[in-house]
Amino acid sequence: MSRRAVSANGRSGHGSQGIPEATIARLPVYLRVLYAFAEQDIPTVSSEELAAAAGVNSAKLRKDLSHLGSYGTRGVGYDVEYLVYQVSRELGLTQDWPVVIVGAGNLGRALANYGGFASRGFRIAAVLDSDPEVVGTQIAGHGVLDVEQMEQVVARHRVSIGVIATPAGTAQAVCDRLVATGVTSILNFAPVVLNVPSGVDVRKVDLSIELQILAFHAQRRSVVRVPQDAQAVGR
Amino acid sequence: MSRRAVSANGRSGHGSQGIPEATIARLPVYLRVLYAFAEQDIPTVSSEELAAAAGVNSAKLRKDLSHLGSYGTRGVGYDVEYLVYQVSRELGLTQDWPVVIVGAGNLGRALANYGGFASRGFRIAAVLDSDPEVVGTQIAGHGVLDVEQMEQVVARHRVSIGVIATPAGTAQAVCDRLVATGVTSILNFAPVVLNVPSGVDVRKVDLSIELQILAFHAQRRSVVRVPQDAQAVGR
DNA sequence: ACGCTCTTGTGAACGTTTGCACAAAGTCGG
DNA sequence: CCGACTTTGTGCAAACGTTCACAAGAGCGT
Ligand SMILES: NC(=O)c1ccc[n+]([C@@H]2O[C@H](COP(=O)([O-])OP(=O)(O)OC[C@H]3O[C@@H](n4cnc5c(N)ncnc54)[C@H](O)[C@@H]3O)[C@@H](O)[C@H]2O)c1
Ligand SMILES: NC(=O)c1ccc[n+]([C@@H]2O[C@H](COP(=O)([O-])OP(=O)(O)OC[C@H]3O[C@@H](n4cnc5c(N)ncnc54)[C@H](O)[C@@H]3O)[C@@H](O)[C@H]2O)c1
Repeated sequence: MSRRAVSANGRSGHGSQGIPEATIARLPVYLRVLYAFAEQDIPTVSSEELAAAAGVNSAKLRKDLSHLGSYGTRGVGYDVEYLVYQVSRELGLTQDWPVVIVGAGNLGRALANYGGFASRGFRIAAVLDSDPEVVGTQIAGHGVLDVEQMEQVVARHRVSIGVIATPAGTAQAVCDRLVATGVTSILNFAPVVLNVPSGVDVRKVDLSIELQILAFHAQRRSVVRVPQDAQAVGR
Repeated sequence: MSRRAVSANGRSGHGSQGIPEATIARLPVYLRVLYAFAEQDIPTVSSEELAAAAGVNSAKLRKDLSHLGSYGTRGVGYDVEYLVYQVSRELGLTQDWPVVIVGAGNLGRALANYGGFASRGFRIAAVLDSDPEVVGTQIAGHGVLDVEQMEQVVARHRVSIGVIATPAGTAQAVCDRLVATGVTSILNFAPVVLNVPSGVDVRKVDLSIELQILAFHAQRRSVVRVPQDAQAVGR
């Protein structure tokens, strides 16, 4: 991404333009940890404490937060409540994001039942399926609608985020249809590489890939043969 | 990406050492695409074709594969079957990986029912839960065992991979116990940062984080794209 | 055998991310 | 108001990752 543009920013206004992708991916973790501190009525945290709770290096955390602006107080730390607000705002969580889930199988049902889903501004607008046996059943307080109603649901609720939890074989078709109806952010659980036009954002969650990565490291460990716990390289 | 607590620089003479983490994360994708080619009885693929199917740049793909060795033929491409074998071997998929799933709730059941699970060398050794109501029920051909039997199950099946699908509150305790029984690879679905000793590899899958990243980009798009509406971005 | 075509494998340039180290900026007790 | 102390914010260098671009190698037709 091109940062480095003339920083003719009208002062501290770090626009949401130049935040590194790696930082974005960590902000939700910080946010979660911040909520935990807030629940314990802790008013301020240092970068060291926050970083420890989030499992990252404190310099990295400070640099990450510095991209949002200068919200800390030297000698003191960060105000938890204020930082929660700033991070939320940066991530776009101060608004409501209606989500449509396509595929009400094992995974789709688990997702719909997932409490943490609705907790942070994400609201299930509808759960869709194509199976007549499934359509009409009740899941987590939502009646499963026919996938044929996708266009209406997306339009009526102004859905911009779609979750694909259908079998791999139909995922691309579902994706195309979501895109055609105006959905521009897609979270894909099916084990396929989705093809989308530019301007559409796809993220994938893939259990199988994660397991394979774990297997690689597990194998390496066993092959390399650690005689005793000599290699203390831990991050 | 989650932490990798194993050797930051484990190259000490062994040939195929030092494969970049980013490459490892892509190998499973290549493998999946390769299987798709194999099923169509396509004997060879060029890096260009493979890369397109995997959704990456072809130079990147070639460099990734070059880390495993020189398995292509100039002017021709890669032999699909041979490459499947080489990638599988590199990932450690030529052996069987018994997996224990802890937590037989909505998500745990979906995972246990997931077909693609067993398909690539991963075998569910047991599904564990602590709820007496759940223990004893049948899920995907597995009787749910009491979590108290973790030690026996792990020992008997030589489990080295554990999947945590319990509520966030108990995830750390479950993790500690898994580690104590000798599990060194953990896939965590609970929305918490797990603390593990070095030598243990943790990866996390976090729906909520993925949604928040999507929300960030969606917000950016909508802010950037609407010229007439309020530009309340830079305060 | 030769030249043509195709495609790999990789050196080098470029971009991104990380972590250190420290000045700057704040708090606090006296 | 000062000096001791704490902690942020960031310049910088190194590590890591991506992409370009092309020489070298392989197959094929003649
Ligand atoms: N279950 C898991 O833990 C898990 C893990 C990783 C990945 N996945 C992937 O997630 C996807 C769903 O898994 P699952 O276990 O829920 O499968 P499932 O078969 O239980 O459910 C799939 C559902 O999608 C519906 N469907 C099929 N085609 C459709 C279409 N065109 N439009 C709308 N709905 C349609 C089916 O009727 C069914 O209800 C699969 O691609 C699977 O590989 C699942
Ligand atoms: N369901 C989803 O789609 C989803 C998505 C993302 C993350 N998650 C996370 O995955 C986890 C599980 O979600 P879920 O929807 O399946 O929850 P759930 O409440 O349906 O299931 C949790 C299960 O864990 C069992 N359990 C609790 N403590 C245990 C212990 N100490 N040992 C063994 N088992 C124990 C419970 O008895 C229950 O059966 C949660 O942390 C959730 O935040 C779920």
